[in-house]
This record gives sequence, structure tokens and C-alpha cells, in this order.
Amino acid sequence: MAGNMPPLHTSVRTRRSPLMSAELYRTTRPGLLRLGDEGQTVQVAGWVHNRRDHGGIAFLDLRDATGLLQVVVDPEAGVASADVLSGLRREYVISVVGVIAARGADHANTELGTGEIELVATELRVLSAAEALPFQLDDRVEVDESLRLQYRYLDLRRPAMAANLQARSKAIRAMRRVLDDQDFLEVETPTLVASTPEGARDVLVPSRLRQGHFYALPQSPQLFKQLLMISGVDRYYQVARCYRDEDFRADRQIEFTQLDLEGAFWGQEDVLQTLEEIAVAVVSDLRGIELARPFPRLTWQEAMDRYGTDKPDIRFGMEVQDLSAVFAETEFKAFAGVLGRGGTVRGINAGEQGLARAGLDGLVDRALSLGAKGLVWMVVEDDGALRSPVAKFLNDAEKAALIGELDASPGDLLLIVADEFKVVSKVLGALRLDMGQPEGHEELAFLMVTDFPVFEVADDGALVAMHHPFTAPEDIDEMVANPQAAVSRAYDVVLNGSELGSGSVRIHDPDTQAKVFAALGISEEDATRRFGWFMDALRYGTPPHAGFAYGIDRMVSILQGLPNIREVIPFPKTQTGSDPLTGSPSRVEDAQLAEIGIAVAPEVVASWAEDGE
RNA sequence: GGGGGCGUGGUGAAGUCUGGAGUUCACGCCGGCCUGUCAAGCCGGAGGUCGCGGGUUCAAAUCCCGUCGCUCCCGCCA
Repeated sequence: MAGNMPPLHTSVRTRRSPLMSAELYRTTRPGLLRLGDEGQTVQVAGWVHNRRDHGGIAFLDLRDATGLLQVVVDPEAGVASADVLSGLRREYVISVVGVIAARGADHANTELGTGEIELVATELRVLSAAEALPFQLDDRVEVDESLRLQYRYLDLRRPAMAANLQARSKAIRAMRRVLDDQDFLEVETPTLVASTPEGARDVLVPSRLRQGHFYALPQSPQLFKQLLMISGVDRYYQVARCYRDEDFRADRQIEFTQLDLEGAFWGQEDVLQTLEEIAVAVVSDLRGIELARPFPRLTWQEAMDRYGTDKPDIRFGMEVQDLSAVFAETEFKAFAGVLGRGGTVRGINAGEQGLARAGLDGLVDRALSLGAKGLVWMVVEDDGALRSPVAKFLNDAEKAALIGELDASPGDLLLIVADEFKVVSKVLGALRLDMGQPEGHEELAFLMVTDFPVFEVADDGALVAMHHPFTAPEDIDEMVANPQAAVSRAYDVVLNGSELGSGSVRIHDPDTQAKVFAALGISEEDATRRFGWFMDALRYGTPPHAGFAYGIDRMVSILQGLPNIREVIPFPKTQTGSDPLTGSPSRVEDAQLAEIGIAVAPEVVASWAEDGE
């Protein structure tokens, strides 16, 4: 980390003998000094990370974002008054003048980048005192996250968190470098926009000037970037804050950041090439490794068939196998019934899991919670027999074929689900991750998933856009004739089982756009009312265009090997959408509400009274 | 909206199943000693309404009910 940073204040640093003055705090930074700097007189400033006081000589670890530097204080050297020296505590902010000295092999600390040297203090000044902290900044104990969030400014001092902030900045810098080199134009789009009923729930903002009317915060800059294509902006990008008001997850916050990009006269291949270049640059800068190109590709159908999900983690096998043919003539009613209704029977070989009965029952519960009607588990015995509650319903040929299809060996756990394709895929896809997904993110497996369906069938039977309604179908006539089977020119980038982002070739002709709206059951009248302005824009000469959006929070968190995106967001919100530091969201004055013509519903006011608010 | 986990001095954990004195461990904090440590060491000390409310009981951190907060998952997330 420090190694990549250019020395700060090089010109100042060569000054002779900096004297402690009111306005000069430092001439260099603690983490930047190295063997070879011995003999130099420097001034550094930062926080007292730790203090080791031997009564006579004392050691201070001076910390700033560049790292730690050991400062040696001899009480008889006149560095500062005895009171000042004995009063130094953790997290005091100090400025120290001293001479860099080599520590010698006996005293070197190989854990620190600066471990071969130390600063022998000649002068020390306290810039700011610090009370005892509400939690320790070392990694000895894992502090409750709400406490970390309440004191996020302290949490961010921890070297690991400082490294996350730096990684995020480096990632965005790499993205900008790639796109700037290709003459992309960075354009900002509004954050107060019109609400659209599709997709996620909007975050609404009441208008004061038009009471009873609302802005929405953008779920993405989608339509604005398409307008920019129509405007003649040839290649666009933006580091864009986006807002989706759905429930939180480890990888989802109400506000998040995307690298949004779009290009005119572009097709799918142009986008995918650029996405690879961006990923290669970011990974190179954060991990120091060069990813092999091209990235592997799967169509959506292949991904679903082999991994049960549209965002497969391909770091491990355990692929889903179609067992429908094995059980085509089965006497086992559960399977036969599903196959008779046009469903499918599939399974995975979870390998040697060594689960006891309770663990296997847990898997069944997990499958049920995922929407399965049941889960068949089988353990291959040493003699090749199958131990399973349903083994007695299967004949020898079926058992043999099953073992063959799943390439099963003694000790292996086989998990089988029978249902409609969607359910089977979801359940086996999730169980596959439960059983086999590697811990952490040491290995990086990027993947492009292409050829998503245009539509998916909602619970009420209606068609909804799988990507969004501005995505170009492969073939518009086929789409009209058989919408459920229609393939779109939409694609995702997946990393280690996480969707890093998605994009598509867009519709650039108003007739096609109208047909997609029609297929979605949006009447011409509705389409005109909601998207008329956009349909109009398409009529004045629209270049074919395509684009993508990378989720920056997810990308950085995975590259940093972290389990949730809050670690790479400076000031995230809790799962219930609150910020323990600032207390948002908060109630506002009645006068503020009156000004915007809003009244809180009586039952909500009543609930405040109950909660003692 | 639903399910799971967690909540104990400043921090983290054990104690909770099987009720019996706020008990223990590590870190931090305060004071003392200590001239080469680096998660310094040694000695001493302070610090808790066991998230909150109610119930059962002679007795509740422990059992029951409710509630709040954090977190993971399902639903949701074009």
C-alpha cells in the first residue's frame, strides 16, 4: 500500500532541520520512510497508536493512513516536558521532529514496512488530546457492528478499514483511467427524477413547489444515459449513486454506487470487451495480478442448467445433473408425478460431507424454505449401496444410473430435487453454494453470462422484463410470436457467485419499444403517459447503443475478500436502514411537513406514542 | 411480512440447556515499578440495572410472554 504512494512533500522533505513551528506539522508521512532514509531529520504527524513505556526509554507507534512508524523517546533528550510525555495516551494527535535511524537486525520489526528504521525524537508536540475510546482499534476483538457504525470515524482509523477506503479509491481511479483513455465523457445526471412503477421500490422526495407531487431518487441513470446517446455523447460514463428501497442484505444497501457506462454505435461485443478491460485494470491495481482474457462465457440457459443460477460461482464444480431420463419409468410416485406434469428431476453430488441425520434434516428444511416440496438425500455406502429414506422406492437400474450420472463414489452425499425447472434450479443452486462454496475470495473467477430471456413470468402470470423494458430482443418477430422463449441481448458480469453488474444492447427504434411495452401488458395509453417523453426522443434519430453498470461496492468488497459491502462503504446504514452515527432517518418539525403539504398518518403518530417517542 | 442467531463492567467472550451471592477469562482504562520494546513486562486498583418491560418462583443473567436493537436467510431487489 505505502509502496505505491509517491513520497509527499519531496521538496519540503529535503529542507534541513525542520523546526517545530506553529503551522508546520510534518515534512513527510510515517508509513513512507524506509531503510536508506537514515540520518535525515524529518517531522511527522499522526495518532499515537500504541505506547510502550520502559520508565526510561519509551516507544510510540505513530500512525496515519500511510502506516506505522516507531518513535523512540529518551526522557533525558529534552523532547518535551515530563508531564507531556507521561500524559501521552492512545489516539493523541502529535507532531514529532526527529532523526531517522536504522534499528539494526536485533531490533527490526518485520511486521512493519517501516520496521527496519525508527524515528529518534528531538521534539514532540501534542496537537490534540483523546479520551479513552469506546472500543479498541486493534483487531484483537471483533466489535459489534452498530457500535462501529456509531463511531464510524474511529472505525475508519483502523488500518484494515483505511485499506478498504484506499482500495475503493484505487478501483474507481482504475475505472476512470480505462474509460478516459478511450475518450469516454463523464456526465452527471439528476438525482431527483420521475418515479417509475417498474422494478424496485423508489425512494420518494416530496416537492415543495408542487405539493402532492414527488421526485424519486434514481434506481439507475438508465434513461438519462440513453438520452445522452441520442444527444450525441458518443461514450458516457458516471460513478453514479443509485437508490433502491428494498430490504437490506449483506450485499445490498438502500443507496449504492455503480460505474454506469454506455456507448453509441456499440454492440454487445464492444461492451463486453470494455468490461473485461475495466475488470483487468481494477484487479491489477487492487490485487496485483493480471486476469486471463477472454473471461469465460455461459449463456443464461447453460448457467441455469449447470449451476441452477444466473450468477454461478465457477470456482468449484458440483454441477447440477439432469436425472429426468434416469427416472423416466420410475415407480417412485414423487418423481413420476413431477415428470408427468412436465417438471424435471435434477441432482448434485455434494461430495463427502459426513453429515449426521440432524444435518441432513437441516438440508431438507433449507430446501423447503427455498420453495421445494421436498429434498431427497442419498449417501453412497462403502459397498455402493444407497442409504436414503427413498432408496426402497428405486430399482437397481435406477440406482446404478443415478450413481453413474452423478459420478458418485462411496461417502458421497447426493441431493435430488423434483419440481418445475425454476424451483429445482433455485433449490439446487442454493444447496450447491451451501455445500461447496469456498470461504473468502482468494481465487477470482470472473464470468460473463449472456442471452438472458427477455421476460420472466411473474407470480400472477403476467410477463415482466427480466432486465428492463429498454433491452433489445435478439429477434423482435420471434419475441412477439413467442415472448416466453424470447432471448434478449442482455448480459451480466459475475464474480465468485456475485452479480457485479448487468447491461444490454438497448432498443433504439420506437416501433420495437412499443412492441415490448405491449408484450409487457402496458397499454399504448399508459406507455405514452409514462414514457412518452422517451418514446418521442427515440424518434429524432437514435444511434444503436449499448451499455452496462458495474456495482462498485460489490466489486471492491469481493476483491478485498470481505463478506459484506458495508466494509467498503464509508458510512453505510444498518439492516433496518438507520445510521447510528447521525440518527437518520429522523422525524422532522411539523412546520417542515406543513411546508411540503405532508401529514404523517394518524396510526403512525399513534405508534410513536406507544414507543415513547 | 416470515424464519434463525446474538444482546453479560469500556470492548470481546464464558456462564443460560440443568434457577441458588454479579462469578470467571482476555483486552482496554487508572495508579506504581521498569532504558530496546514492538499485541512490551511486573504489581495494584476501579468499573456491571446481565438490552428493556411483564410473568413464574422462596429465589431469575438463567424458565415463560412481550418488546427493542444488531445480524444472517426467505419473500422482495426491472
